Amino acid sequence: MNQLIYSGGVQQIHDKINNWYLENARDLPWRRPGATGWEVMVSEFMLQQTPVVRVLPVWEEWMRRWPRPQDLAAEPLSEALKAWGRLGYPRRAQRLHAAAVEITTEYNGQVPHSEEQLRALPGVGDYTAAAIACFAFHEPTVVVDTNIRRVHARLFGGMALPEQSPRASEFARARQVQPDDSATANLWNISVMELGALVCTARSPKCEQCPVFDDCAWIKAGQPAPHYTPKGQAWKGTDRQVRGAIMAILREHEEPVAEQSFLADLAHQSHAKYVALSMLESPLEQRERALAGLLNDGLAVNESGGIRLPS
DNA sequence: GACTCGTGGCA
DNA sequence: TTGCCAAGAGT
Repeated sequence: MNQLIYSGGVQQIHDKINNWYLENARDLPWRRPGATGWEVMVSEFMLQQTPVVRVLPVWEEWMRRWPRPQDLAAEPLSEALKAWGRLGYPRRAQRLHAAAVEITTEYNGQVPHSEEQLRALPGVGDYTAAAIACFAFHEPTVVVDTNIRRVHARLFGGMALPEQSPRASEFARARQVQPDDSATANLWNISVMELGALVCTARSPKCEQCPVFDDCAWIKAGQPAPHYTPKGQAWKGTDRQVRGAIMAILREHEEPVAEQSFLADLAHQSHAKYVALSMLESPLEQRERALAGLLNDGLAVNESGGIRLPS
């Protein structure tokens, strides 16, 4: 990597990847020139751990209903959770709603431009703060997401995959390979991310389409295999599965659902994607634990009439 | 640092 | 069919 940087080869890599982006980027609504900070922010929340194709229709609906932060802030949390639908990780909707309230009260309805102020909002971590500042407000931040980490690991590091958890050295490297010019750095962030999403993918990278094939340290090293095997995300029989089933029921009911019939409904719901809860070892115990978790997280409330979404 | 937290498509 | 994985954040 250092050899590339000091020899000036990095600038050619900037040009190759940025030009590739200008020719091959997807046309996404939150990337259009006039996109507002709020439009970018909502897209970033929805895109956390979620593919673009599933985000698109939900994002369109959210922007139609709530074109400004104060529009969402004026709604009860239950509306945000219902409109979130089956995107997954509903706590993102909860935090996005909370962030909209904070933007309304603390920033007069304007999404802050600075990375530091963005970072302080609920649900906004290092990545999302850098991404909003870069994509919406053209700040030359250092954006590091899973795509960028993978491209850097291969192109500069000669590795098949990045480390399992981000290291400080990765952020240092990302900063080092960043173009000096502000506008070029801005384009570089989205270009590397898009390259990782479309070409330098995790499983079967399309190296024959890659604009920096000739520069890639991983290719030069003979495409060595990963030095670890990622451990899969368990799903069947987990609390997460049951939490998802509970939220699916609550989204469909305006009135509180009595805990008794609620648990029965949960056991018999026919949604094809859920494994029959009778298969679980301790179904009742697990349902109760999952429900307790949701109540504790503020994603559901228990009132006299039963369980419902929080208002 | 290791875990938890949803969902659906695809190799 | 089943496991991997997708623009992470919070604890």
